[in-house]
Amino acid sequence: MSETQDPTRYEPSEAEPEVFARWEAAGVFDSDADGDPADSYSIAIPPPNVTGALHMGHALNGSIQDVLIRLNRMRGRNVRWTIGTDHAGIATQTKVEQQLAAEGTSRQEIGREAFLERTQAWRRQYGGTIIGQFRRLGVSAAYDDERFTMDDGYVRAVQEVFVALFEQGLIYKGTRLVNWDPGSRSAISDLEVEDREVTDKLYEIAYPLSDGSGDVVVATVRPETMLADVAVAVNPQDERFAGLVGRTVTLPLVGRELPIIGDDYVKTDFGTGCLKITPGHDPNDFEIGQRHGLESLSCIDEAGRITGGFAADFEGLPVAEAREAIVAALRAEGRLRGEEEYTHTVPFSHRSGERIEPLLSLQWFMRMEELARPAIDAVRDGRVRIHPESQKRRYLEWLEEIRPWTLSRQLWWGHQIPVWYRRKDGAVPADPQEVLDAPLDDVELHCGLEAPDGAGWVRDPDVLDTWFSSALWPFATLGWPDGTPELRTFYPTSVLSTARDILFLWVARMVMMGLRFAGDVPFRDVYCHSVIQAPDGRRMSKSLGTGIDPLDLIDGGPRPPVFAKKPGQDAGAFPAYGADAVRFGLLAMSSTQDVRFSEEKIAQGRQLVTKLSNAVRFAVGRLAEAPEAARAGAVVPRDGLARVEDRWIVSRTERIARETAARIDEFDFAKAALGLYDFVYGELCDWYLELVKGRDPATDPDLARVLGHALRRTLQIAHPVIPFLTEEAWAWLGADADGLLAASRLPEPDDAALDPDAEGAIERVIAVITAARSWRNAANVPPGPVLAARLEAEGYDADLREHVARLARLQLAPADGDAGDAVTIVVPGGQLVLPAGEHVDPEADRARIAARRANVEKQIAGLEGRLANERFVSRAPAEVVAAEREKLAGLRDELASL
RNA sequence: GGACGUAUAGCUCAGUUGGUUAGAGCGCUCGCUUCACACGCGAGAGGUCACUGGUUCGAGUCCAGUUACGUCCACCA
Repeated sequence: MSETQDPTRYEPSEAEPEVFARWEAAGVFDSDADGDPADSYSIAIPPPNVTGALHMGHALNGSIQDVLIRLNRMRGRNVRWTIGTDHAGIATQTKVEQQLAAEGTSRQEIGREAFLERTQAWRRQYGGTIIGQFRRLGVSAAYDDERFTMDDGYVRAVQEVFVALFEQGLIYKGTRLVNWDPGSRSAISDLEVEDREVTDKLYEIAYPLSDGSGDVVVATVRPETMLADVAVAVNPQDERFAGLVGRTVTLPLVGRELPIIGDDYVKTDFGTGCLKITPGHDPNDFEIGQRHGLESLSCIDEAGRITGGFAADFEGLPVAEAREAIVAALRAEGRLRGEEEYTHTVPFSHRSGERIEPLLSLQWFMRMEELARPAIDAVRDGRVRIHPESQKRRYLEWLEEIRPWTLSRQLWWGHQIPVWYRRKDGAVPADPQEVLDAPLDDVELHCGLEAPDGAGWVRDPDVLDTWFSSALWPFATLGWPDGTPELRTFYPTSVLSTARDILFLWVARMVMMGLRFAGDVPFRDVYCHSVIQAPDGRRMSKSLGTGIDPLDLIDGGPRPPVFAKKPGQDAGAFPAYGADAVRFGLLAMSSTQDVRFSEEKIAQGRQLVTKLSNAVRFAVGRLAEAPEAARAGAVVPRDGLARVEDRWIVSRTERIARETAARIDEFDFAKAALGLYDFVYGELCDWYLELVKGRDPATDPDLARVLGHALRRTLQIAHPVIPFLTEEAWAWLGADADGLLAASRLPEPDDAALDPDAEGAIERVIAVITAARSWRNAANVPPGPVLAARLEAEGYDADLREHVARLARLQLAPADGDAGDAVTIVVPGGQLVLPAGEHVDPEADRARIAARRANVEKQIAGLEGRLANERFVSRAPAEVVAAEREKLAGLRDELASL
């Protein structure tokens, strides 16, 4: 039971880092930048945030990509896997600001330049964490050529793209209602917003008609925005309010006259049927305002405080306090007509978690339709293939209804927008902010790679949405806009693997930018992998106590609370499963569906690793006894191996190699991993190694050749999934005379290795041995004693009989026609007969026979019934009917022998 | 409010274009100092395939509906 203290066991935690160092020292991960593009296979890793630590999603995606990369490297492709990190504007800036706050200062205090230096320093110190973690996982990427989305070259690529899009008229500045995140004090894009359910109060407020003839009652959950109301709207179809349109109301607390307008947007069956219109703080109202030519007022500023000077009592109050104060004031004036609990969805910032405040502001936007069209076509016509199909549909639907992208972010850490402003009147204010604050009409604007000549130019302080630079990742990392050898050789990349949550945020934008600027799609295949949930089905998250650190699985560490048997109980610690086991487990769990994390699958991976290492140890022992010539000799299956089990394992190995590669090519990683497990356990170890234990390597040259061949081939095909153990075992086998396994070349498929006859023969042997063992168990006969028996069946030559005798522990005598008292067991081709003896009691076997007979009779009855059915015989395909007839005949034979 | 997905053994999941005795791993039971491996070896038990109806000679598989759960998209105050 002990997890340690076994000197013979392979210990991944000790071996793996050493193996990784071997790969790096040998330059296995290097690629040839001048290779033929037709031979290249490349992947650009989704760059993790510099602030990040490896989480389950990274570990899964890293494993997936590494499987693809390693398989194709061993196929002889010129492989490049670009790795690096993303500068992650908001996340990184937040970290550094927290650090500054802890020191009692702030970014405003130290200024932009110092802040950026500080952030770069932070990145140098902490930014490499996740890359190191990828190495521990075994990720075989181009570490010598690591990229960062704010490298000098990358900055140039971003600026170049921005300037081009600006000049093409796709990037523009405008005042729009944006998703203002009070947490990061920046606008964010629609895609960074998440809806959450919230219970608010729905208030009904009476706005008096200006002529004193009554009230119009509006319903709102945001009474504080009434200060910026510009109209009241009703549905023109609504009879209750016929005649109101065109009249005016007086805005309570403020006194402004508001027109009553008619707009179909207003639902007659919701609220009061009257809607207050606040274009400055509500996206719907903004659109209605546009339709009716209404002006947009703002009563909330970027800090989330009341502004605008509409009502002095509330000026400067934070939104939440203002709401209460305004409700109180309305109540005092008798204008509050109702309030009720109301549950609805409200936008929150994905990053800061704060409630989005829709605000009018001057931002940079990008028109998307013109870029979206080619990106739609590329997927429609299959230049980019998205797996699975369901994600392709989502991709297309999103692009077809694409909306403008809010590009600017009010941050300092990021790609600063390459735009400069200067006052048209030539004035050069002492404070550059005055230039920025001036109305757009009063300034001239320069967009370019360099600051313009002349005095008075002030650069736009905003930076670009991080996803703008990420969208260039596949080609900017290869040196674009320069026509580098890397770009020629490795673009387009082969595959992009990602979780589907960034299909729009990132994948679609890469396709658009790649087509526009790099002249081709950025990748041929997009694989959307599953999201791994906590064992209880919730999201994996640190704060929920459901997150698992992959490193804790690899080298041992605490289990998160969600693993506790009872709430509050200590969940104990993970054993050090090793990177191979974690990779295997994650791949085995993976799917295109969301899946729950299962520690058992990781344990299964560990078992495979241990099993395979023991199998190799066994083989090494056998090989050591073999003559030198046999050990060195490569197997050539077609030269006719004498032993059927040799031909069988050579054939089976060839098949599993093909199947595994095909499954990986189809992105079916779970089947690939589990198929390897089944092969190693169910064929290689359970049968081949057992079958050859009766042979003497010293006098049997085929044994060493085939054993060595089978294990080397197995190590090769398993290598993409469990690279560490396979590499280590490759060395045990002495195979590293030819170099490292990771750099070895997979043989081409070889039909001469396939041997259906041998496969059939060993199948029969397995069936007989299994039947004999099963009988022993059922009859309570101990496994040790060798029993006398006769194998009265077709299709078993001397070799096969020898295998049966040894592994089923039988003394096989020739069939002698003796029909004396005996136990008979049905096997393929006939029966196994055990004459009555010390352990064999035919009398006691009667019950088993009777049960079997009943079962067979039942099946026969069923089949007879079916075959007697005229409609079945006439309508079912001939081969199905024939198969049923054959089965019936077989069962009748069996019944007769019982 | 729309769209999509998932319900199969105690648990996590497979199940090809419908073909009749529904599989795996883990867990469970029984047996085993079998000379690579107890993270082992051998043998078992365990499922009316969520529910209802339909198509078909035949349905876990196809169709319709119901229920439960999940994900994404969406501007009802």
